[in-house]
Amino acid sequence: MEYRPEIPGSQRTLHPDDPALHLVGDSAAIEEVRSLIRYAAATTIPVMITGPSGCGKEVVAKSLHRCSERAGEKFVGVNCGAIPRDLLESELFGHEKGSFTGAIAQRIGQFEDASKGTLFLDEIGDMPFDMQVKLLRVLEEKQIERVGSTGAIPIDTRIISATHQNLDQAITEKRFREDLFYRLSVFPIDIPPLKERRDDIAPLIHHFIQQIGGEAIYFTAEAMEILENYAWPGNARELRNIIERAVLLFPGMMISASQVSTLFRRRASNAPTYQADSLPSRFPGAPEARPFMDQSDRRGTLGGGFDLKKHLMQEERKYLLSALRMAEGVVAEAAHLVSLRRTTFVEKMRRHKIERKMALGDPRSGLVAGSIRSE
Amino acid sequence: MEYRPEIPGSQRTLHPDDPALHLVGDSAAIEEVRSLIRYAAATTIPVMITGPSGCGKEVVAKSLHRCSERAGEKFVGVNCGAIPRDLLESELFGHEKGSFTGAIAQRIGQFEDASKGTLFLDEIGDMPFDMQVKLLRVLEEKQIERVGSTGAIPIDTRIISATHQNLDQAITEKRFREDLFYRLSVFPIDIPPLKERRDDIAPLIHHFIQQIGGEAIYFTAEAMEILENYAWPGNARELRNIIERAVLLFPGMMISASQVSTLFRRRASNAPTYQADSLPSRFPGAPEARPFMDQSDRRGTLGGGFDLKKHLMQEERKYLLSALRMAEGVVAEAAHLVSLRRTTFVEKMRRHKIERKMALGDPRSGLVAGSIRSE
DNA sequence: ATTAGACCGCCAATATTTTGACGGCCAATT
DNA sequence: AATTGGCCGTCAAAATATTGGCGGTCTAAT
Repeated sequence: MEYRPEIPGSQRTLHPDDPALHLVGDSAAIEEVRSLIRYAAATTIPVMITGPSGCGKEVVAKSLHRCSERAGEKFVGVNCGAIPRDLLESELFGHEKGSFTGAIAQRIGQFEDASKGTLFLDEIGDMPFDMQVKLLRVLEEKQIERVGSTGAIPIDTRIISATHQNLDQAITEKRFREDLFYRLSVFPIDIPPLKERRDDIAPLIHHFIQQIGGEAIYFTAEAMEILENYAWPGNARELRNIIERAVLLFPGMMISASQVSTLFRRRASNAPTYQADSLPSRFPGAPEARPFMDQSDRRGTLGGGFDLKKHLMQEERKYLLSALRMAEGVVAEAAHLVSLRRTTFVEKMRRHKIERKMALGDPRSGLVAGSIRSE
Repeated sequence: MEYRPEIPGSQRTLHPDDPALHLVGDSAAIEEVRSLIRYAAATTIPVMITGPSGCGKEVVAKSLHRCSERAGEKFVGVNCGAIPRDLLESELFGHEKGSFTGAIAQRIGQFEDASKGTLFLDEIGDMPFDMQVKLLRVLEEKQIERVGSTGAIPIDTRIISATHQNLDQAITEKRFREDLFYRLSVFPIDIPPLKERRDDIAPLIHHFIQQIGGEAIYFTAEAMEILENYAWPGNARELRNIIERAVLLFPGMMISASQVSTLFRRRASNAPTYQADSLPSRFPGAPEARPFMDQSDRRGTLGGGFDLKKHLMQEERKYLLSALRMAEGVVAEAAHLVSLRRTTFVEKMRRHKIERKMALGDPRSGLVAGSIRSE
């Protein structure tokens, strides 16, 4: 059994250690994105990534970068929407010392910084109209001028841009230059919103749990169902937030459906969850009626939908049943298995309405775990 | 955001709906097997699958069949080791009516049955030596003769064989014909034992849980660790058995490390787990000493390693902490969240040595789950 | 500075759970 | 047929948990 054949031509060509594969998810959409990334990575044509907020456009951009020949070079990201309009030019192209108030020293722009590498222009749709012109010229001339400088510097930067806006519309509304659009969007990659690729949700959750670290968390089937069917208006970013929250709140725990819903609910910061009935505690009518209990103690099942006592009961029940099954119906042994005294076990059985026969599923069932005979 | 580009040449060539991909696992070994399957599936050369018992040789064979052009045709499996020696010939080649005692009617052999399709000869290493000769002739002549018949029937059957034996050794010991071996093993596929591809264990577990159906089960990280580090002498088959057992014993539950170990332990069918000390209950020395309690009640932590009470306490503790964190340290609200009265909650906190401040991890933490602003 | 509301901890009364001990049943042995 | 060993179910007493109330602290508004 030691001969491992060498089959010619069956080399590992299908799964090179391809960074595009590091994208999380198996949905058709993600597979498509992977294909597109592989394709685009072999070139240096400008790529535009579109998709709603938080769906991971930057992740895709980075993946593309790492798939490309420039993987060893820098990947520089600029959020065109986040940078104040008057700083953007200097941010992108740099400036010479003293070129404007506050320009204390010379500064290298991101274009230059990313030379030989990849420049990621995020939220390109938010770029001011006049900057669009300058950007276009840079792209066409393949060289930049620092602000306040006269000399041009040739650049060799791969451009990936991204936006969550509908640029078609922006163009119609004259907020975005059509010529720039065509320059940037030679190779478009669209990422559908998370809700259109439900298959990715489970893998993403798994990924985020790993990534966040700390004690792992688990979701029941129903909990997963909720997560998979939520609309995720904030896409992967929102999902990550929820998972972060879950890891924080329920470390090492199995998270149930009802708990998932509390993950979505924001704690009503001050005003407690009380129903609108707490006011007339000393109201004329029926003054002594209610026994005036501590207002903070309010009973009833009106909890966060979660009932600890009930949960513990269920948990106990499950274990009693399991133990009984393991012991094949022998109460004394079942009790022993869960470190209870027999009588206690019996009591609990009565309370839970568990009968011995409930454990005796199939007396046959030749489940002999350890004994493996030759095939 | 509606433009989904059509990129020429980026067609889905990488992931055809390839049945080889249905093999479970991502280990290098399984990937290798997948490659070999794809390669072999394009041909009709004889494939021999080797690997230890229970590692899924038949699964691989079926996958290969379904990858091949014969996917639409029959896949017939014969366990050469399981069929009594004198029936094997008739089983494989069929017989004519009355050709031997008991041959009441004519019977089509598996070779014929699998014509145009694939014949899977499992445990070929156990085939009687004289049958090996007959098999070899059939393979060379590409035609069979039913037992008791004179006419030959041409066949077009793809042969996949498998064995867990070391055929090299069998050949040395003259138990297996070398010429037949070379005939069958033109394209060998070896499947390493499960313990050498730990990476596959988790996917396999997942797969089996799905396949078995019923309420899902979950494993804690430590439980998974045990499962992943067990030696699995029975390979995938044993793993499946254990998972079946687990699904039966712990439906819908999170399975802990200690419970996993009980999965491996076989219930000592009759002789109960007791220590060897139950006999001298009325022994001369110290006759009244021990309070003579119900023998079946034996206390102490000597359970199956699992302590239900402790477990429930831990469970409670986890939820108390979670609730307190959710309520950002406000006990009354935390109590409310788990449907307990505040005072009860406080009591429990005291018992569990939980303090309010333990919940106040970081008062900052702008975890605003729902609010997703534009990127 | 006072007041009101939201919370907290502690306590005695009440409710539930766990324990130990018994007596009975059943099947295998003597 | 009687005995033994292994189990089962029930009961009263002891151990624990939960409840309702109260008095007090702290903060924010009056």
